[in-house]
Amino acid sequence: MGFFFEINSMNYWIIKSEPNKYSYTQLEKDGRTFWDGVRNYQARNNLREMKKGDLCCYYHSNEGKEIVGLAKVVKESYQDPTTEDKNWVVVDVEPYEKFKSPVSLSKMKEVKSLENLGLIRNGRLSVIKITKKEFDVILKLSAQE
DNA sequence: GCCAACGTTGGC
DNA sequence: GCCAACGTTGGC
Repeated sequence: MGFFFEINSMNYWIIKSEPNKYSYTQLEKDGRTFWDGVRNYQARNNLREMKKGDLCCYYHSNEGKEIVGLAKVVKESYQDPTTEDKNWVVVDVEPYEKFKSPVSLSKMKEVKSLENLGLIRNGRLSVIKITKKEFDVILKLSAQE
């Protein structure tokens, strides 16, 4: 029964990183990392809401401007170890799946069903909640050439 | 490098 | 509690 609860409570996210700071390739090399450096309350609240097993679209900002793959939340939020400030938290993520074809921002802007995507509506937020529908559309795009 | 969009800070 | 000033992010 808990099984169904897990499925229903699952959330989907977009997390952003500049590839020259921490790329998806680096995450694959490391095998696991804590998602630090979030200093925005809205993004922080999203981090707190993340549950183990949630999937995150990994977006490369500035360079690439595309979602390159998926990461999985493997540990829920805890104090950001890089600061004493109790306001900030991290989660642990692992690489989950690298996309065959990355999904570019320009592509997503073209897609009608993604017009309300948080990434497009508020480009500055670094941790974005998305719907299952949006997630599915992105996955579909990643399977295309 | 520019600038729009947004968040934060601090004076009143 | 308002709002001007400032800082940051990130697309272009």
